[in-house]
Amino acid sequence: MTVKRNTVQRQIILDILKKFHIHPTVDEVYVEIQKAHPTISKATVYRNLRQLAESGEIRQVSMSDDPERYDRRADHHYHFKCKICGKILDVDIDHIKGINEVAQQKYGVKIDEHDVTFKGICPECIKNSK
Amino acid sequence: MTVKRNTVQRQIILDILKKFHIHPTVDEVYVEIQKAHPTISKATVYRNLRQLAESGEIRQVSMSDDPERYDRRADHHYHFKCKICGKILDVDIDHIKGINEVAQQKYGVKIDEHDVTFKGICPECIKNSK
DNA sequence: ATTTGTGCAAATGCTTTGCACGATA
DNA sequence: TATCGTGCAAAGCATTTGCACAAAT
Repeated sequence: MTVKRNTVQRQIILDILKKFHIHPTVDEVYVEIQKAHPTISKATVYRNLRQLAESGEIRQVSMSDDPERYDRRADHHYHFKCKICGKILDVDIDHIKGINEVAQQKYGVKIDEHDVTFKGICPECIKNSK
Repeated sequence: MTVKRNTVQRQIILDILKKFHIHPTVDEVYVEIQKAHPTISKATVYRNLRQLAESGEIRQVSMSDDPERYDRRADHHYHFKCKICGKILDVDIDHIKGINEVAQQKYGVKIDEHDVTFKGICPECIKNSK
């Protein structure tokens, strides 16, 4: 992947992802794309989503025991995962300051970033359980 | 899995895991077990590690794009993942206080816990790159 | 004209599962 | 003796890859 070419497929995939309000799996993006563009293959969806994430246009959000998911937002933010339905929500709260430096000093590692993942139950699942 | 039975295999698997200073994958545990107990199958290692994690005796630590790993520690703590070698280290710093409540209030979710994952370069990889 | 990206199908890697048998309570 | 756990091999999923062709520079 020396030079990036602008293919119609990449633009379509990016457009579809931008329409998602949730953080879809590759398959969810693929299914949505199929509706309007049935010739685009799943391998192409995989390849382009990964490449868009590598170039920083979007983000990959992977949670344990889950297929990879993508986030149309490019900025760094925290996430919440519902233990019941598996849904992932954005958590926009202030980033914790100074914590990278604390860990860096204590362990002699070089830290570039930290992620925070909250786990619990989402509003809908709370409602459904009542 | 109505009642848990104490099998020799489960005890052996737990003993081996306790000897690891890193956070091994299932396969790493399996390979180590093979040396002394070549009849224990990988499926049994999978089943028992999962069950031990469910019962709270150990912890599963999964990182994106990585096979599942297990942690002999049962207490909740943060982790660091090296971007180069993939190794996972424990990060024992004070847990961030109040952050669960902030997110809970803002999003109407019920939060049980949060995980923090640092990403960067470990001491050995820093050394090797020089 | 080159060279990269695509579509397809096959391959890969990790994890789970069905089943008959052995082990545990 | 009634179940549960094990070992084995096969199945299941998510993801990647090889290849010939199409598309982009």
